[in-house]
Amino acid sequence: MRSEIRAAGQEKDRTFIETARRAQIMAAAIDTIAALGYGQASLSRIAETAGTSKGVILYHFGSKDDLIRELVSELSARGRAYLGPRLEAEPTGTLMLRTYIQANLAFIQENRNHVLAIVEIALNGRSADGSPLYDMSIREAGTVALQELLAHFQGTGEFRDDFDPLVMALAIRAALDGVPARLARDPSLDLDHYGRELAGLFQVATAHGKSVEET
Amino acid sequence: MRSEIRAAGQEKDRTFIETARRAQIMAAAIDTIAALGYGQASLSRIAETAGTSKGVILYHFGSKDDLIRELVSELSARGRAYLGPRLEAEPTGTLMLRTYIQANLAFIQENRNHVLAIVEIALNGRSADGSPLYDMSIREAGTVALQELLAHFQGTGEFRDDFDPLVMALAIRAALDGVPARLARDPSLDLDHYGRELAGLFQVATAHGKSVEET
Amino acid sequence: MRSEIRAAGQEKDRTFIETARRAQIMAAAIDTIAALGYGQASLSRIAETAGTSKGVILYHFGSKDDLIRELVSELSARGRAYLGPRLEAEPTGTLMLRTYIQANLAFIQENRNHVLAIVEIALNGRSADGSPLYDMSIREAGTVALQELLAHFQGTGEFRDDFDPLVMALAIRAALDGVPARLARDPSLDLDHYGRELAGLFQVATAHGKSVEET
Amino acid sequence: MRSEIRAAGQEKDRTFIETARRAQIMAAAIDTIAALGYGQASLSRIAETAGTSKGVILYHFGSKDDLIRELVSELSARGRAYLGPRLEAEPTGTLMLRTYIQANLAFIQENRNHVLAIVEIALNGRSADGSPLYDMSIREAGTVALQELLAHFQGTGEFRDDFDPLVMALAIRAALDGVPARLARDPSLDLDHYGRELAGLFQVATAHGKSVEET
DNA sequence: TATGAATGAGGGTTCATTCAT
DNA sequence: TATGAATGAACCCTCATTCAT
Repeated sequence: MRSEIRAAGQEKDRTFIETARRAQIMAAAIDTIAALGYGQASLSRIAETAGTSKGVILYHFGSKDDLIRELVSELSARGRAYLGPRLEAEPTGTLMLRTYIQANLAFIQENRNHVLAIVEIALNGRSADGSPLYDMSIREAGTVALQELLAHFQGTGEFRDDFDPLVMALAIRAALDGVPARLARDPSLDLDHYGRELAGLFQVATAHGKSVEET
Repeated sequence: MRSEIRAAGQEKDRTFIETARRAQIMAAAIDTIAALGYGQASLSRIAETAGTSKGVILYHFGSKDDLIRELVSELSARGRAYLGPRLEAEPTGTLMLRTYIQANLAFIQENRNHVLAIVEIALNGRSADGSPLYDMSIREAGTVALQELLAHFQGTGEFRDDFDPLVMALAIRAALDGVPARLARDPSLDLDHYGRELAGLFQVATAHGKSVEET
Repeated sequence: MRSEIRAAGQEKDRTFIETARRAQIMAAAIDTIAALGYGQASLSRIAETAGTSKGVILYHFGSKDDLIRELVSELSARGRAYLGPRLEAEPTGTLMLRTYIQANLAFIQENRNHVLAIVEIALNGRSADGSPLYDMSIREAGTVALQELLAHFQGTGEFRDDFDPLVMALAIRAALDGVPARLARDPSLDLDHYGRELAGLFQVATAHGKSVEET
Repeated sequence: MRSEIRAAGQEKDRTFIETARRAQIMAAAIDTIAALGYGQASLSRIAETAGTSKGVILYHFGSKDDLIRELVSELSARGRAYLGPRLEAEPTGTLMLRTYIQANLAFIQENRNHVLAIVEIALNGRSADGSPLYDMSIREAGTVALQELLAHFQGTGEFRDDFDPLVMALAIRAALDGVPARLARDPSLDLDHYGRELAGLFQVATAHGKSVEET
């Protein structure tokens, strides 16, 4: 059995066949969780989707919890890799905010099932002792980073300074985090349009203009 | 066995003692789900909280799924009863929007555990065949009503008309729906402040002023 | 489910039928462990012997470990109740020692399978975390009591005082503890004869007479 | 696959490296069984201790049962080689008995883990069909040899002839066989003292002197 | 000679539910 | 009206073993 915990980046030496199997199993897990929800995604069901048996999964991942944790860490790594460069490329706060929203949605669109699965895990996944399988601090960190971004451009004067950057950050994240579930219910949702509208909404909300009291 | 589904208002003929038992069990279910999450809230655990046995619960509610559905419909009825009058009392769109947001948060604050439980159910509760236990159309209806409210005041000219009322409605609902979970994680969250900020945010976002292109 | 831990003597209020079932299951467990050894005595195997299913056993005992612990505590209570009065009735140290040995063997003979099962448990039974299921302090207490008995009659001058009462106690206990296993291998073992011989052996070993140096 | 059972002395033709591997694995098995008990000593756990994989063990020993049997036969050969010469060197029955007891204890002390492991195996090791892995005839043979020794010196008149040599032999063996387990529980046990006392005990028990009736 | 991969039976346990009382 | 008893499926996981390389 393999799959010990290891520092990010330290790709353990894995056989070609093992890498393939792991990918196959992870894909099956993603699809199963996305389709049935975390609670219904038992090892047997995942194995069935993957066309193998529970034994194989446990051989490669050691335990169900480990498999789940792999899914989470893989996606969050992918997410950071996707978002970071795009954000840094933007010159102004307004553009960064717009990119933040639209890139998040693009990432969701490109990783629908995986994102949906992670949302399921975040909300339902608990190990036997009751501790969450999804490290909430990951999301927390994202919110804090966004909050700091907003605060920074309040400081530079680009954003109006009479809003609480934490509440604004929470509202933005909530609007984004609600998308995967909605997308699952309504696959025809036009994410491009949604993204443009959302970006516009928060651009207006953060930009200078008439203050709240004046409206 | 009793407890068939029935239209709201049609209080079935129930013994006083039965009504009491049902209330007691529902309260236990709410607390258990709020505390441990839906996945960990087994009938035994709920029975333990209620100080009874699984048998009693099943006698009164027929099945676990029915118990859960009762919780949902009870809270949504309470929610509508709470929100409706407060909304109708407001003269302008701007005030209605503010009241909508703040009344929602007030309701959450007054029904913390119940709301938290329903959120757990909405996100995790599925019956054996994988179908959701939470009737999404309830929430959908709420979103649509909000969307129509927004559209109405776009028509009257009170709101700017260059935003998509559906996306705005979704953003508002998302900001509200994310609160219970956050409140569970951080009980010291100041909902009054959050409500005022959020109301301000969406007031700015909906009000006339510089258009998106101009900012 | 019942069977919480409770202080000795506090016979929990049990239905007639539950008491019967518990007895039946415990008997099946004893026979299975005695026949196949602790390691092979799985819940299914015990259930098979009892003519029920694993579910029933777990319903009545909560867990396998609890069932095992019941077996142990029941027998050790029976053992104390058997031995105590017989020992107290004896006037001299020599007679007490003889009675100790022969009563132990009589108890073994009357509770063959149960004793054999407990020996298996004592040697093999460990819970999931590796901690022994058999509280060694029980046996330890027996050895210490025997040691003190020997020391007491060294003090009164009835026994020779040039032997270590601990080692003597260990030797006596070892000779007794080895019997169940041997009995299992050779059911025709004449325990009366064995008891008489053993009592004689340790009578000579403890009695005054030529000292070790003189022999 | 190699490692068929073979008569003692017939050292199969083995590569140097194979011999080393086998020794390494057997050492790991001994340590694991001694530390965790037979029931917890799975192949994986042994492999882990040895720093290899299950596959290697099975390659060298064919099956887990065969590995276990090797451990047993190796130690019993060592035991015989240790005890035999020491016994034959003694001129009288009394000295032989004393040496028998003390040499056994010395051997235990020098081979703690191995002896402990074999005791675990003897008591717990069963193959899948429930049959013991430890060939009881080995121990039986030892007991019989001791019994014959005692009977022999009853014949020569050196020992009193009014004890049953089988029971005496069983008592001696029991006192010795109980030591490893006790040693594991209480590593500070003084085996020298224990040996001297035990030898004295059985010297008195076997020597001429007052008969049982007279004491 | 060695090992990584897979297998399948069996382990103990939790669960919602049914049934007789 | 209530409950204790039982059921059986499903859960995750460990195990010794087999197989192909």
